[in-house]
Amino acid sequence: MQEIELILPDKSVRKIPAGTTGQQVAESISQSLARKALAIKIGGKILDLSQPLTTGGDFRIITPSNDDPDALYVLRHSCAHVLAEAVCDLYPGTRLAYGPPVDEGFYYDLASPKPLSDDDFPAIEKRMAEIIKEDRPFTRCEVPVEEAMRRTEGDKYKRDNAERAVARGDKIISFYANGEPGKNWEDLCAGPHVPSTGRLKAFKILSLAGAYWHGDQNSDQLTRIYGVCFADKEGLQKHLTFLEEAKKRDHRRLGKDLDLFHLEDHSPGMVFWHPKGAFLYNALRNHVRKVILARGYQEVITPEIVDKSLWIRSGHADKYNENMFKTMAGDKEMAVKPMNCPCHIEIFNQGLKSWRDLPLRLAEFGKCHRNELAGTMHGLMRVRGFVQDDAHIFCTEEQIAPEVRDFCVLVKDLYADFGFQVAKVKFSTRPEKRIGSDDLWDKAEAALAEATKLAGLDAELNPGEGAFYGPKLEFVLKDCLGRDWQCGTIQVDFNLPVRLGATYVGQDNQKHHPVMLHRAALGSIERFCGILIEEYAGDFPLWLAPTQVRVLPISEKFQDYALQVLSKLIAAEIRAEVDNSNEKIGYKIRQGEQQKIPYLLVVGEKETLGNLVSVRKRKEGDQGQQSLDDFVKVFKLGLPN
RNA sequence: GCCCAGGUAGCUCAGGGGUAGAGCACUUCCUUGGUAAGGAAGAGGUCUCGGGUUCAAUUCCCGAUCUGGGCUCCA
Repeated sequence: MQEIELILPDKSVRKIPAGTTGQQVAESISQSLARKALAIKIGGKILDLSQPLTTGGDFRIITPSNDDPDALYVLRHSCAHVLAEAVCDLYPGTRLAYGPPVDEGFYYDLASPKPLSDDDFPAIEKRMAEIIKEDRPFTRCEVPVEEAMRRTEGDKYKRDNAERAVARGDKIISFYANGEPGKNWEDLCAGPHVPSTGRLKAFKILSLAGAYWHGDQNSDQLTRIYGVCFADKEGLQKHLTFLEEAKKRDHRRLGKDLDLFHLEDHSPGMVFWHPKGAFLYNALRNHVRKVILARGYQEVITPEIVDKSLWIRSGHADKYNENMFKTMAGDKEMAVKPMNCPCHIEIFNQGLKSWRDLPLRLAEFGKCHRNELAGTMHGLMRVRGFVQDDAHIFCTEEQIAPEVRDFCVLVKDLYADFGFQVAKVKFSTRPEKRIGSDDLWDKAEAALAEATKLAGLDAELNPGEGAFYGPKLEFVLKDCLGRDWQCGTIQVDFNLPVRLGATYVGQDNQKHHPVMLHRAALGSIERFCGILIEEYAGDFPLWLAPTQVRVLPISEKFQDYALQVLSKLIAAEIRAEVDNSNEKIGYKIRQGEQQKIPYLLVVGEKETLGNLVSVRKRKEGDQGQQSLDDFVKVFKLGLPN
């Protein structure tokens, strides 16, 4: 009999006859391991315990663990099947589409005859618990293509899934039954699964959403049920607690609590910044301004409302029309700019440019408006009116790579100033809806790829997601729930300079079109503020805190002294205020802490007599009494250089 | 734009076909205090908007709008 070699996690090698199942291997190691085992992983592929092993390789037995992504993967996938059976039981006529595990849990896309709502969750969870209690085996059943076609006859989604499997070249199609095939509920599915429903120890249905069949908005709208599943109750509870905690960091929550900004019905997707939020907003702008001016950028300011003819020439009227706000000036059609690039080209086009002028870096904190679809807005993260820390670098082809590299360094440095690391970099290539010839796109993509390499970045390929005028690099940051948001970006564009007639005189005394690099480091100030608020949970570093110091008089008798302290702090360029409410000191401390103010200075009789302040530093507590001058010195040490 | 759920006091939310509720916040008074909520009183609402059903609608129905979770789209 043919033998295969399993390399166990401790690197020891175990020889077994081909056809042995994972379950048998587990039993041969130890009974307790066999009882715990959920699945096995061989050669990087997860298999059911009951599947016969046919090839050797790195081998391990997957047991329940909240720290093992493979364990969670099989548990969640299996839990999705239990969910699907429960829904099919409760709402006969339900048709199923996909039910995969995802990073934080699982979902199932389905079409039920009755619209589902959150009110249905208890019933669904109850039915799931019953199925789990019955501890039915997940039974794999492999059938030839013809049989799979017969079984999925008339089932639009499953038939389509089966056909896709065949198109991929699958000769055998697998089904999984929650119990006995032909008797219990079953689903077309590649697996793998845990041995039985009873192995699911901790799950919860979280939410309901709509999703398009195959992500195509012209296709069927399905109902997506999201759930989570963990190895045990503690894991589930920890996750639910995490979600609760995330809510407290939510920038929309903190925007209200810390009085930073608000959004209102009159202007959906456009932000009303309150004084403290406006401070933060300007702090970001000022910091970026300082950094880019030191790196060879020049700042410009351009109009927000521009005649339609420019947008026709730039291609926006054709490719970006539905996203533009339109307005009239008399009988002239105008549009509110959705991007700054055409305006910057207009500046470039003033006067003759020589090759000696390149690279020319024009920067603008440019306010853009985009009429985004109603359902896409999200707090500060996705708005209709926003300011980009934008710039356009006009350069030669040879200058692309060094300019991209310099920009990548700038992004890295700038994010580090805010205490962030670049989470992810994506390389997005030509979209379907685009301008320019394929030759130019080939050139642009190759140039960006080379520059990415030069910058030493590990970029993930994101095909078809580029801008309509060029490929781009995207710098992605995460919000409190781990959702991705594109912040910085740089895009190589051979198209717009040609369309808008930008030229420079080369060393050969001929006119040439420059290459244009579109780039934004923070992306939009709005979105970056949102990320910043969540990252710090409103507990901003000293240099970004809208209020840095609050002075708390013990009683109204010491208000005059508090005001003296205030004016000295303001003179020292410290952002300070006085709490002169008629409350006890305990209450004022509480308020100051809740507003996350870095320093609270308590002043009462003792301080008044000694010309002192009692310092309380956020998160570190009481720092004792100090002279005001000493406090200012310590305070200044807390600011970045 | 699509699916589901919401919109009640400044905030967080309860309620329900017949004069609108709580806690916090706010104002005034008492209190003048020493490091995370002192006490009392008061004020505050066209129950998102528009239609419909009804003797009567904040409540039920329809539509609009905004918000939330997703999908699609994007900085």
